[in-house]
Amino acid sequence: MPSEASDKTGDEDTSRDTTGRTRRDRRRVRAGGTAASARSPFRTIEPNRTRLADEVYRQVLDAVLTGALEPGERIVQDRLASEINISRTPVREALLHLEREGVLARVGAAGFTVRKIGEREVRDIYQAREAIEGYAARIVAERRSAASLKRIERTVEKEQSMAVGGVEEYFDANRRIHRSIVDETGNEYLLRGFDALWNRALSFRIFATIQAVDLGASLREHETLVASMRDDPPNEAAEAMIAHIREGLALQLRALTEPSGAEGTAHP
Amino acid sequence: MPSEASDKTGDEDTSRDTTGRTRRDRRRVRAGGTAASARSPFRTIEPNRTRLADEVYRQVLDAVLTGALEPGERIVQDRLASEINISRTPVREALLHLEREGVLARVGAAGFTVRKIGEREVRDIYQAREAIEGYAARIVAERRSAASLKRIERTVEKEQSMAVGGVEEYFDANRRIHRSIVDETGNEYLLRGFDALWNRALSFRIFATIQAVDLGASLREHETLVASMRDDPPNEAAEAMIAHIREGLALQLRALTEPSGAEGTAHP
DNA sequence: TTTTCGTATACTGTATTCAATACGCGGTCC
DNA sequence: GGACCGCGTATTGAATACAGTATACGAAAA
Repeated sequence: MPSEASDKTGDEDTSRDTTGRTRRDRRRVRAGGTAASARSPFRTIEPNRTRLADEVYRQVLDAVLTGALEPGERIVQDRLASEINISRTPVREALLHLEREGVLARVGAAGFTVRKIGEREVRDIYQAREAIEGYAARIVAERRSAASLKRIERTVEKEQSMAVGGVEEYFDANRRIHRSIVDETGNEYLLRGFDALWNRALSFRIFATIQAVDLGASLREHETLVASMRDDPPNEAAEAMIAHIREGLALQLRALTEPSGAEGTAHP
Repeated sequence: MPSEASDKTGDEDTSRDTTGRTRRDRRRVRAGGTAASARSPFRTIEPNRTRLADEVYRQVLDAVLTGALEPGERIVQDRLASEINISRTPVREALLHLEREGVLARVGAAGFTVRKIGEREVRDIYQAREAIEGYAARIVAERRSAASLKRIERTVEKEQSMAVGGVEEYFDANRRIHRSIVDETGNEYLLRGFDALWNRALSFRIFATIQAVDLGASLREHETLVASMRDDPPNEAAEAMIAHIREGLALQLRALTEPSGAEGTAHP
């Protein structure tokens, strides 16, 4: 059973969904009662209760992910607030949220900045990914649910076909594939950890630095992963996932230490 | 190298520390310059810049952990604010923070409540713990650093001697022992995940339900864990940790499903 | 007596205002 | 000409004020 939130960032959605569901349930009990279960000609109108702070959060995170905001760049609450024509309060809330997630850093009186990332942090993030995604692979392999494997397979296929574009598209596809595996565990906490890691990792847009990767080979590797989860003992599936992630790390580090492309760490 | 934050909750400290360090660095560059690196007879005075919101966060979390706030209990921003004699703004920020961490839940117009927890969530949390702490054990075992193992051993000893009190003391000791293992990986992200899980888990104070546990046996098991990390192959160390956590889960579930004691889920 | 409608109330979310603090810049003194 | 001091400015944190919405409660009608 995959989670309902299949968006790119996928974090804010879950919390919003929880709230919505709770409210809807209560209303149904109150208004519908026992009789009018499916007879009403009206559709329940979703309260358009979008918190401004969530919107800001999404916008800033997107900006960081796409690179519109580069690492080291300053973010001033007041300026941002007037730019999107709202008050500072929700802006402030969103920025604090992002700071807690490690995307931004508070720098004293100078406001916030997009956090830079070093080799040490890249290593740590990948290691944490090994822990979470490796165990996720093990869980899926233990269950050996045909439905789960089918869903993952479909995701791999779909993303495989869509990821013919640039490197960024490839990375989004990669993320969705890996996320689908964690998602199939049905464990909300693993998924939350996954999202936190990836949000943080991609905030330093490492796409551009990886040019030499053979996309086809990487995609075949995902198929191998799925096969391992289906056929091999759980331990081996976990190890396969870990090895797969380690290769990704090696790639990243190579791009990080020897900035071959013109766009390296990108903070001039 | 253990993290500097060895407090009970250990989460807020890191973020606060980050801010402090950044600011201190900048000041040193400005005031000290190149010459007065270690020559000054004065110590850098830590600006007592405690954000009110952090203080509230700590207080509320503590209240939840100790059980002063029971699951399901309502928390109203305005009331809490006037209770501790500050404005609603920092209170609000703290509550939102706690909501994002899964400790509280927003319930529409009725304010916040302490989130209840069900069997499903308990299982998920323990499973996520297996992922993180299992891999942490593996990492430590791979390194086989004498210093690391020594530090963990000392923690086990210390907590062992201090945990002669009630069940709550035992649980705090347990947490510190497990945290020290994750801490020894030196991986900030694993540690953050650990803290998030434990904050969430303990917010439903499960202490009271576990009465029949043999504290001595559990402590001996920790010693076994350390021995495994020192002597066994990394995989086995990880498996030992996972098995250890699973036993804890079984204990919890038994206490959860058959409320033997008078204090069961505790929301009358 | 029960159901339904209306209003009062109790919340939160957002805006606005106030206070404190750190940084930079220019003036001044040697 | 250079260093140091003081003040203005920029920026955040906290407080207060405002608006909107959902819940609860009571009154009226069937």
